Amino acid sequence: MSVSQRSFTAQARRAQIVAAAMETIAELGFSQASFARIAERAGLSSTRLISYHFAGKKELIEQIVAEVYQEIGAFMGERVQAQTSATGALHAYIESYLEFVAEHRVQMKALLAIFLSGGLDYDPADDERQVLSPIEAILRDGQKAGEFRDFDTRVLAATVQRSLDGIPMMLESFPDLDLKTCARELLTLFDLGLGAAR
Amino acid sequence: MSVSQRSFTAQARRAQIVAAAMETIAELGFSQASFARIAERAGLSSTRLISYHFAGKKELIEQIVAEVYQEIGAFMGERVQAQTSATGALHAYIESYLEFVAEHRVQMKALLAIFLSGGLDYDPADDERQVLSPIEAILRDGQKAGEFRDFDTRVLAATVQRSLDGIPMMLESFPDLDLKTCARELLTLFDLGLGAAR
Amino acid sequence: MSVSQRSFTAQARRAQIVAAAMETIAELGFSQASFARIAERAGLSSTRLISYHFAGKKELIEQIVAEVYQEIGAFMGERVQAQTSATGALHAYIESYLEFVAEHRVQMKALLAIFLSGGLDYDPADDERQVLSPIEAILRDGQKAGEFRDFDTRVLAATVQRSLDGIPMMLESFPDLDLKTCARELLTLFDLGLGAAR
Amino acid sequence: MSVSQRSFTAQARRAQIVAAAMETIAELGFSQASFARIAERAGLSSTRLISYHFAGKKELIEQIVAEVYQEIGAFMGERVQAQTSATGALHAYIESYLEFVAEHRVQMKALLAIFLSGGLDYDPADDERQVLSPIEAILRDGQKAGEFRDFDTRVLAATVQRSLDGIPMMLESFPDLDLKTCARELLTLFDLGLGAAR
DNA sequence: CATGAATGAGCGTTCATTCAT
DNA sequence: TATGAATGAACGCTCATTCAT
Repeated sequence: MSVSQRSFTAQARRAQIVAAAMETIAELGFSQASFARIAERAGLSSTRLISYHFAGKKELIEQIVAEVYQEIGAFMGERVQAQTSATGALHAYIESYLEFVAEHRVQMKALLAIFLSGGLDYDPADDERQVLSPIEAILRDGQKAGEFRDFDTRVLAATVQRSLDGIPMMLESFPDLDLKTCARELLTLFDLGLGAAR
Repeated sequence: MSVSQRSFTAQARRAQIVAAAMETIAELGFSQASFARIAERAGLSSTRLISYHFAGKKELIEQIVAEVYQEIGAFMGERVQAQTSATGALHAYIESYLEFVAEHRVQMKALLAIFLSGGLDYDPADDERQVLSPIEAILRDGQKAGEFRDFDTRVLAATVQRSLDGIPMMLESFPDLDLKTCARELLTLFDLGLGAAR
Repeated sequence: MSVSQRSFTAQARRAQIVAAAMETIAELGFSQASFARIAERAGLSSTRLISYHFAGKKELIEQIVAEVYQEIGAFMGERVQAQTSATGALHAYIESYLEFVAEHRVQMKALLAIFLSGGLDYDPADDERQVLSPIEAILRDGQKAGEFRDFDTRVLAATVQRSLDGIPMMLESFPDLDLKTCARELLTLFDLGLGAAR
Repeated sequence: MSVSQRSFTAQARRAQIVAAAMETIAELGFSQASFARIAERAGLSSTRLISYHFAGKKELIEQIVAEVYQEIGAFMGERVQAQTSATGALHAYIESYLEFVAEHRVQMKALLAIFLSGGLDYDPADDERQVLSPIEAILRDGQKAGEFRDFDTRVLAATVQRSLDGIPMMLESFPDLDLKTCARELLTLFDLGLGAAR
């Protein structure tokens, strides 16, 4: 698929609309993010422009999801793959995720709202399996290398991911919370909890 | 307003509507849970009966939340308070939560959908602070008693809770997953990760 | 199915809306007969009232068709069944159809517009088979009784029906046309064209 | 405006668009035949090309009608004018019409859909008067020549035409129907029904 | 305690068309 | 000759809620 299927201006407009949609969803919630409100935030003359550039609301939402996924995947992938040990990879995973989240609050909030709105016909379970697999791979590698003890990699992969997913919400509940503290505590927890017995 | 303000039949109607609303939200998602669909499921002739018994949609939703909270609080409180050690309390907390979740799928799914719909004007952070406080108390007690090592109780209370929150979702992603396995893995993780150094 | 499923007032409203819809379609054409224009003609405060009383536009249209069918069926059936000969039945069929059409211009125009709008998902062929069958029965009876010559009953049933269907349109093209003349000419044509050779 | 006002390429584009519009109307119905769908079928990148080549939707539709009329007129005219008797002309009229219809299903279907859509502001009565006049002329000639009995030429011209118009629809209702049978039955009917008494 | 009727606001979407190259 | 971008209007429909008994 060629990247230049769409003209430059069209791509710019789409990006502008996607950004406005993200902000609207993050700020007002999924159910309040109508085309009208998105258009207003984007400074468009009418909602018609959204319909013009996207096949429907579904496509717009999917584009938001795809964009965030692509960003976070690139950011974390780079950092995780630079590691040589499973322990290092797990640390990099946790730290890079937290770093990304800290710097992309709006995107993460929008993503969360979309996932849990039930508005998509996509299968969240499928998504979960996909998201979990990289951590599970790290954990399995660590077990093979003798870095981690024996445990159910699936359950603990989910536990690691949930611990991270919860951070954005916690940051809102306790705004004075320090991200570095979070990172340190999580690393220690999993070092102790997953590490090979000494 | 005292409970006896409402007649018996009125209370029964309210309970019926709340139950139908829960099922609808759990099955179709929050955004699809209109009065029309709730009334249909409850077998009511018109949505008017919902408006009659509840001040508005907000009150209906709040009633759902309150009911689930009351149930889960009673169930877990009984089991946690029977414990004498912090470690025992944490185990009881985790195990009783998982047990409740397993037996109240619909309620938990509805609750989750409500929390993340953004449709409520209530503060999820406030809720988080409230939910977390019992675990935080357990953790603090354990540190005082020398059962747990030193750590940020707030961050780890959240981590424990998130690990549990994630279980229902994981059960849907991996239907063959065993709840007992989950419980065992989580207990081991937190025993190792939070326990006092030996 | 009980007739009192719907309240009296609701039935009256539905009838009022159906009538307004018929007039609108007859006057402006199917494509121009929006809920807005129908509501305006019916003197309703908003289109919402139409949506309230009908499940959708489809149901409204189907109701129009059903009502006209029921009326015309009752009117013609009574007259045709009173006949004892096939020739008499054919005459009654033609004359009663023309009489009905003359007195129900709006309904017939609306019906025609609906059928040919393509807006219905129903099968016009199916409808044709259904409409044609009573004439075909008359023709077959006439052949058996020796009143009619031998011919393909299907083709000629269609020809009879088409001759009649065309009358409303012709009345619009030539407003000075006399219905009695039409009836006389058609009766003669089919008497000569279908009658047993002498 | 002379035909050579438009360049060759422009004429080709117009023809392509007209063809696509015909097919779209025939297949999806008049109401579904939007510029968007016509452009899609024609393989055009945007509806803009239609607006560019036609002053508006009205002109496009009129062009379709004009084209079909011209085709059918040429085809039938040639065959009818080759006849020397009124009876022969009537036979040629019926037979050539049926032949044309059989070979131009799409065009006839589109034409029918257009006429009965009500979307045109043109007067279908006017059209009727125009279409009927050649048959009426044949019938009048036949009366003068003593080939036909005395009858109202207007009413019977319409009857003949309706009998023919109905054939395409009947072919869809009864796909196993033979066109030759139709032709034979209609010729016999009108020979017997219109012929001079013996 | 219950209900049928009605309502205004808003939804996402589609329409033919125009602007500016 | 062609095209991408943009547009206001209208569409059918759903929403939670209120009125009047």
